[in-house]
Amino acid sequence: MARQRAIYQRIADELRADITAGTLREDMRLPTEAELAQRWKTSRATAVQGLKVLVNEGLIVADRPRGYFVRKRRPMVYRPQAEFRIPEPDADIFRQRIADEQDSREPSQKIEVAISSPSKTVQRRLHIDAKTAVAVRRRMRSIDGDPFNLNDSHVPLSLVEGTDWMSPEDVPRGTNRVLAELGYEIIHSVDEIMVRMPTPEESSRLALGPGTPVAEHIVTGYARRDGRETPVQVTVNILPGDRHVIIYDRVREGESA
Amino acid sequence: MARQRAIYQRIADELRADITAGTLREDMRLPTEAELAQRWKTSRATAVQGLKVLVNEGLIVADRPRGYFVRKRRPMVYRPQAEFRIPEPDADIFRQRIADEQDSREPSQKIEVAISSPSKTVQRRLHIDAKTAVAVRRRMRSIDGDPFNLNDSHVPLSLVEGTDWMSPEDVPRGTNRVLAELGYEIIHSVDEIMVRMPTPEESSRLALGPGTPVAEHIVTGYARRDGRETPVQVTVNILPGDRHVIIYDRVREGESA
DNA sequence: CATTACACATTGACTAGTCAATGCACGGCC
DNA sequence: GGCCGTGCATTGACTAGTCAATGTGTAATG
Repeated sequence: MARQRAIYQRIADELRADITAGTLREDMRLPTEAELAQRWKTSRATAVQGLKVLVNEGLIVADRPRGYFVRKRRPMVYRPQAEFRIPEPDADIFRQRIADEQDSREPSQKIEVAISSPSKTVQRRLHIDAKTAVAVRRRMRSIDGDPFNLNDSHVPLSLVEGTDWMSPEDVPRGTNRVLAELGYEIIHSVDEIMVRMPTPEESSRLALGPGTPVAEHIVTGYARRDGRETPVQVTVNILPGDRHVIIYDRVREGESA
Repeated sequence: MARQRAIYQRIADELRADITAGTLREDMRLPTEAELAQRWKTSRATAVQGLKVLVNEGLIVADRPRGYFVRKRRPMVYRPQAEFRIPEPDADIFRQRIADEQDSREPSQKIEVAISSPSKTVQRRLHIDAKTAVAVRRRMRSIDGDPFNLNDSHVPLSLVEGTDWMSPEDVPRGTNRVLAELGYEIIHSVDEIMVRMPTPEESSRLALGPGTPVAEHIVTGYARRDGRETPVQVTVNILPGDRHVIIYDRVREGESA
């Protein structure tokens, strides 16, 4: 016979079942630690251990000292491909959101531009070494004050020095348009998506609860120079798992997709 | 002045810094709970709490009773688009892997075919209700005995009843080819990618350590019937975050991408 | 009536232990 | 030399508490 399942596991199992079955619905309050301890005839520490399991699964949050609550998940649509379709890439996600849902919440973004030495990630993708300076355009996009993604674009400094690309303001025609005007039109992109737990820095910048994974979406943009495809821009997006669905459209015709 | 950071947080911070700085490398052993407790002049429970933080971040694993070890992350390439390019979609990921790395480890898959009532997820995407039976083709793909993804395809039963699609064996020419032969060639797909923590069932089926998020990759395939695009197949892939990078290629030409 | 002060319930951090399960190294035995 | 048993270090589960921080509702106060 299989070994007895631990008490804290059984507590977690029962509560999880209640959540998936709908007995416990979004935003509803869970029993307190003390109540659970009593009901299962165990110590508070064990009840806490059970609750922590669900916290780490991203199913509940502790709102101290009000209690534990079932977490709500309202993902918004994120379409990497949109930037190839609509003139103003930057505005797109917001439009998407506003189109999808009627609620006209306040979108906002904070832009920061810096010059720095490229990280390993950027070096490899731009085919440059650590000594080649890059311009970095960091954006944090929020809705109603709630941050919902981080977006850092990296371009070799020599390509964009002194241009609008480096303006720490919104560029209405889009930074990709700026690159195109400079002779670096992005004609091909490679998207990489990795899934992991956030670093503490990401966690605090995005105000993530524990148990919230992120998708790291890296877009390498290639332009044609001297008849060859050359990488010109690497954009790293950090998307909280509880706030996004990433969508791609693929068609068979044309061998692309 | 900001409130004092908790001891367990500081323990986690220090160890995390050692890992990202490379002082603690992959597969290296961490100090024991007792050592940490002593070094920080605290109780074992607090040291454990600090280690748990890193476990839940997916940075370390506890291998009882040998100790805690820095986790290794060896993602393999996953290309959803490949199935539109190479005749045998099923074989592709394996080929990819074998091409990328020389190590010829043993790929294998377990296939199961069932008839069932569609889940909400499938209903919505196939435009059917719970009363319409679907054929489900479940695959678990492994390398060297290590499971690395789950892949469940759903098709309305009426389309594939009695065909090769329902054979619980590998279909060398690919199940999408079978669909095409039946007059349901998939000409358009929509990919959705969601990021979340695994359910306990996924966790055990894929042998996931704690702190490992998954990507849920849902592909809805559309075929042309009577001049209209109709959804014919929904495939749900569960990809462990520590074992995958999802890659998409996008080109500007042809308005697709 | 409105505003403030306070008690309370609840989670967060922590202490100081106990007992169980289990790889692993080492010593003894054939 | 090879096999086996045993002890040990280490993590897993758990007990039974303490003190601190903090929203919330209630009671006291002007």
